[in-house]
Amino acid sequence: MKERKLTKRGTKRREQVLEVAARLFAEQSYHGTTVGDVCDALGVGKGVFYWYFESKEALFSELLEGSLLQLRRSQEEAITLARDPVARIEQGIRASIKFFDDNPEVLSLIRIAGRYEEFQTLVQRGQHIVVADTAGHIKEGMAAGLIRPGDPELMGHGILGAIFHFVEVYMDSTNGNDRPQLADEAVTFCLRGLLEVR
Amino acid sequence: MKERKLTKRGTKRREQVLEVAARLFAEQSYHGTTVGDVCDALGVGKGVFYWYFESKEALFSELLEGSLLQLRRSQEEAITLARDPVARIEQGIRASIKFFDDNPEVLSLIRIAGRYEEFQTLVQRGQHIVVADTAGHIKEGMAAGLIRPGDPELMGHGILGAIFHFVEVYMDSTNGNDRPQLADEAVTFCLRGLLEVR
Amino acid sequence: MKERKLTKRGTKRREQVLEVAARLFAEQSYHGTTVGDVCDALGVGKGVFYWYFESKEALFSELLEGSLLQLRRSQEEAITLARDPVARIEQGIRASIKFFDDNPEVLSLIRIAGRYEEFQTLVQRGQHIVVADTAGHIKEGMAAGLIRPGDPELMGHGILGAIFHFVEVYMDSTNGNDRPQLADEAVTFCLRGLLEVR
Amino acid sequence: MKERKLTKRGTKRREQVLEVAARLFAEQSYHGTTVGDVCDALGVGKGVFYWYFESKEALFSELLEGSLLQLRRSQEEAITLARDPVARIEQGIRASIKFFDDNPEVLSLIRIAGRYEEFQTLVQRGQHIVVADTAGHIKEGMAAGLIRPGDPELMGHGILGAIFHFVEVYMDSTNGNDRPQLADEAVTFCLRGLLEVR
DNA sequence: AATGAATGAGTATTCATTCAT
DNA sequence: GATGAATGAATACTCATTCAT
Repeated sequence: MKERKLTKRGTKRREQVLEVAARLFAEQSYHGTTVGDVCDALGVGKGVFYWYFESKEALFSELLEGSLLQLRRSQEEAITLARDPVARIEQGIRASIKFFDDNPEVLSLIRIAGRYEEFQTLVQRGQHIVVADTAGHIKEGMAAGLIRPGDPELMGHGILGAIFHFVEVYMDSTNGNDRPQLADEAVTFCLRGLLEVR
Repeated sequence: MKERKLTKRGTKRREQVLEVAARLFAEQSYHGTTVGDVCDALGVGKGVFYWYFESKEALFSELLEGSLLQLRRSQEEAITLARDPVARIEQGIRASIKFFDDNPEVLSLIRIAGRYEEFQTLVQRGQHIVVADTAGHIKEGMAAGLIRPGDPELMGHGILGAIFHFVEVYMDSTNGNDRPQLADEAVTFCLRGLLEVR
Repeated sequence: MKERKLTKRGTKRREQVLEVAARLFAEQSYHGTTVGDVCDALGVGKGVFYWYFESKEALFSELLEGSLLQLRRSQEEAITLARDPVARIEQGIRASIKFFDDNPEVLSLIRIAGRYEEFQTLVQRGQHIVVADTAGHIKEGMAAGLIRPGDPELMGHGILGAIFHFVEVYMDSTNGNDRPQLADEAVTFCLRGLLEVR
Repeated sequence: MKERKLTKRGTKRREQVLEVAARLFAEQSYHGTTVGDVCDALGVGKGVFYWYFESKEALFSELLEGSLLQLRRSQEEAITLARDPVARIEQGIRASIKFFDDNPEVLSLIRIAGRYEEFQTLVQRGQHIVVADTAGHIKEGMAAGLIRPGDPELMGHGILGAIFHFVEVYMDSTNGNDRPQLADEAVTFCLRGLLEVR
């Protein structure tokens, strides 16, 4: 597809498509959402879709990349405030949970992407970045004697997995008002595990 | 579907179909695997599939339910040996990791199922059972002063999420020889978190 | 198919198949009834069907021909008693209605057959015989000055059509106790039409 | 199905599909005509069919309902001219025969529909309306002393059945030039029956 | 920019029939 | 005689994508 130069109106349209598509993908999964669904929801013909996007896959990729980027940004922002590596990890966890709470469709998008080979690379790359980040903090923490020895990468994955699962459960079951408690629990679980202080 | 009386040959065929389908689903996802693929892989006509299974969906469900049952069983087995609730949690974690290591396609199956509305109930039910189980041990641990106070359900989910993520990463990247280390790390992460002993 | 020499047991089986098939065809139409349905209803394997019948089509044809033959016979029987041609027509009508009342599935069979090219010849042949028969009586009646002039064939078809429709309506709506009235009405309609005696 | 806004071209296509389908159904029955047949006959892809119709069944229903409506209209038109109830019945009969003569595929459609459970309701409803109409005229005729006493509904069914049968026989066997005679015979049969004036 | 129309390969599923045991 | 297993062509329907206007 040739790069289109979009008018102001065109840019708006493009964003409408992204928005609607994100919602539908989150509600009905990737294969469950047809290009027709997206166009119908917008009340436009199918030509519109292919005017702005090369393919359904390209649209989804763009959506996913954008979401991951946003997530990453909100984590970075939260971290800058804390100097202590453990505090940075904590703030990262809290920021992630808040982000998923504010942008619930992103969670769906990531979950969906994880299932389709076409998008796994994208997700894995995103995960990798987050884990590497976290692992960095963990290493610092180890060096400072704050964090027990272990494989920092694996620990990073543990955090990521726990958060995802926490958030998923929490999004399904609650109506948004016990968010702080969830974040506290997540932080405690990741930092201190299950055991009573010894 | 009419319950079929299967001969020895029939029982064998049925199992072949299950086996091949499990492999293909794991390799190519649910929608990515066609009934035709399964039959071709077995070198039989399409009728064979529908002789033994009511539908593609029914086959997948059966596969999934069987897998979850097996997983559950291996956990239960492992647990009976340990009397202390914390030990039971540890053994459960180790058993799960070993199970996914021995039956890698089960992980794929579960992941796939999580994406399709048709199967989510099944997965959620399975998860629920595991989490409830774990939460029980956690409660006992709390009562015994071994485990810090908190919401046992949430903690259970944290464990499940961490394990899944560990396993997934580990299955993709390693070739099976650092399994023990992974289990150790998982156990430590879940029980003691990241922090240095305080 | 080679002509089979059937044992006593075999003959019985064959008749069971015919019987069950007739019922199912009447209930679910021709295409709506599968060979599998027939076998399942009998609790036998599919081989049985093809042991006794060359094909589904052949079975249906046999069923239909048998039914038409029976119908014809019951008409002939009824007629022998009446000498007057008008009385013969009347008895024929009454016999037909009684026959369909006693063998409701035959009506279905005929209706079904009428829709499928494969069987239309058979039905038409059957109809033709009945109409020709009736037309014969009508001609005699005309010669005797009992019946108004007209095309005997067309009149015969009128009778047949009216009866079929009467019976069909009657089979659907009533529970079998106003049969005599129906026959009376049919006879009157066919013989005297709608008009008041002039 | 989403209501489609059709352009002039689209409206035309839609009608082409209806037309071709009507012809093929009449020639090959419902199950005997595949969606592919219809599309091939038009020289278009299968998508076209599903662009304009929700399903094969929906198309057939639309065809049938339209046909029955037309039939009904032509009957009503014919009737308005005649004031005497017997004349109204006569005109109704003549109009029906003319209609089937002008639109032979309608007869096929009705016959076909009668065989498939999916469409029986539609046909029965149509029949019911016609019979009720006729029964109304019959009742008036009885009140006026023009028609002999009897069950008006049954008489109505007799007329309908006779006409259908007349028409069916006539469509198969003749080449269209003895139409008037057929109508005369039908009218006479229904009004005066077979017997000589007494 | 946008629309409705058209494409056509692909999917799950059915079923009459045949076959090995 | 009878069974369960196997075949495979056929069917309705879907949907990402392209095209004419």
